[in-house]
Amino acid sequence: MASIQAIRGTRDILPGEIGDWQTIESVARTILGCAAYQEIRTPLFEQTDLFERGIGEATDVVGKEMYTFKDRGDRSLTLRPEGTAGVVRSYVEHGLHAQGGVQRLWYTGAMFRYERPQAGRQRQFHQLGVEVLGSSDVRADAEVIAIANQILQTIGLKNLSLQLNSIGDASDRSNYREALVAYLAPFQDQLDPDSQHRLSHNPLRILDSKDANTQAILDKAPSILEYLSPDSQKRFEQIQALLNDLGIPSTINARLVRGLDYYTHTVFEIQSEDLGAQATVCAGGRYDGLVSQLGGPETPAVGWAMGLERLVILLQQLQAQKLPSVDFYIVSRGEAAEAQALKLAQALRQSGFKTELDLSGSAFGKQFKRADRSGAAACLILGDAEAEAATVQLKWLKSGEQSAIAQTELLSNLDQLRQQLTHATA
RNA sequence: GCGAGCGUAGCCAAGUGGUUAAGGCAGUGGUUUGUGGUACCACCAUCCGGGGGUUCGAGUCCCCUCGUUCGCCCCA
Repeated sequence: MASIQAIRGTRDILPGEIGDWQTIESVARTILGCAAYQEIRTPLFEQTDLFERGIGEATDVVGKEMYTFKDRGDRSLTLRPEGTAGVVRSYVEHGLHAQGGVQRLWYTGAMFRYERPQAGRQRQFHQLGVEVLGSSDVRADAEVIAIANQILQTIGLKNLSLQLNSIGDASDRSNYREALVAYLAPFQDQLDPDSQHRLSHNPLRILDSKDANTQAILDKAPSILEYLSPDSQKRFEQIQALLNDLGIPSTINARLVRGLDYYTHTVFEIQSEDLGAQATVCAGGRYDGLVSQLGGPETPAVGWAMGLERLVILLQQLQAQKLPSVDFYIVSRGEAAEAQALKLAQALRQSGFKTELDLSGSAFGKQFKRADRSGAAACLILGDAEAEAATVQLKWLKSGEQSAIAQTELLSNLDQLRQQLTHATA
C-alpha cells in the first residue's frame, strides 16, 4: 500500500469509540477524586537508566521490550514502558516526601513496549494507575485494591476475579528461592526450555509457566506462603481480612509472581474471563524498596496499573454503541436565512444545547433527510419568509408538530425549550 | 523473537485459473427547486494490502514483504 498508515502496534481511537474512553476516564477521575488522590503527569520518555534500575535489568520488559534511542546529545532515552518508575523519579526529584505524610497519586497516559501486537496488546497502549507513597499500613494495600475494584464495578464490568498473593520481603524470597531451586533441580531435564533457563536466572518466574508438564512438577513444590516470616505472614492475613470486611472477594494464588523486580509483600491481579490470553485488566502490588533504590529515602509504597485498551474491549462487549444525538438540527436556505441560522446556532450552543447546523446549502428535502439521520429531537427551519419576518419554524421530528416562533422569543424561552426537549426525547 | 490463520470498496461479503470483479449496509444524486424517517431509480473497486514469479491468461497457484488475528514468550 502506497499510502501512509499508522505504524504497527499503534491505533487511532476514532470518534465512534471515544465515548468508551471518556466513560472510563471520567469514572476513574471521580472515584480517585473522592479518595483524595491527586493526578500527576510525567514525561513520556526518561533516561534509560531509570527503567533499568527501577524495573530490573533481568526483566523482559527491560531486556527486550523497550523503545530505546539516542537523542542528538547522545543521551540514551527510553519511551516509558510503565508508569511507576517515572512517578517515583518525580517524587524523589521534587522532594514530595518532604511534604510529609502519605502521597496519593494517580496518572494516565500512553506507555510503549516493543512486543508482538495481539488482541489487548499494542506497542503504544494506555494505562491508568495509582501510587500511594509513604505508608506501610496494610490498609493502604486494601485501599488501592478497593479503589481498583470500585472503578471496574462502576464501569459495569462483569466476570472479574481478584488474585492475591504475598511474595514477602527480600529475605523471605531468598529463602524461598533456595528451597524452590533445591526442589526443582532434580527435575531440571523435565522442565520446559524457558523454565530450565530461569532455574538459574529467575527461578520464581517458573511458577508462572503455562507448560502443563512444568505445572505438574510444581504441584508438589514448596509454596512461597510457607516461607513468609511471621511479620510477612501477618501482613498477608491482615490484607485478606480487610478485603473480606470490604466485601471484595479474592482468591489466593501462591503462584502469582509479577514480572517487574520491584514488588514486595502484596501482589495482585484482576483478570477478566472475557478476554483472550491477555486477561489481566489491572495488576499491582507493594514496592517498598523502589523509592530508596532510585535515590530517595526509605519509603514504603503500593500501587497498580490498569490497561485501558483492555477495559475498552470489555466495555464494547457489553453495550451496543449508540450514536450521540443532537438537540437541534438547523436547516436553512437563502443568503439571509443562512446567516441567521449560523447566529441562531451559536446562541443555542452558548446556552448549552447540542446544535448541528446543516452547511450543505442543498434542497430542504435533503437537509431534512440529514436532520432525521442526526437523531435530532427538533429541527429549526429558516427560509426566505422566516428570514424576512425574523421568525423560525420549530419542528419536533418525532411528532411532526411544527410551529412558527419569533427568533427572539425562542431565545428568551430556553428553559421551556429544555423541558420540551426532554419530553420529546423521552 | 517463534508458530499458525487471514488480507477483495468506508463496513460486511461472494468469487477456488479464462472476456466487462456478485450482493448487502453506508454514502451521493434524483423522483420531491420549502419539509424528513418508507418506497423507487441512478451513481459509487480500470481493481482484489504491496512487490516479484509461474501461465496464452491470476483476486484465484508460488516466493518475498507489509499489516492483522490467534497462540507462545511476556505483560496492562
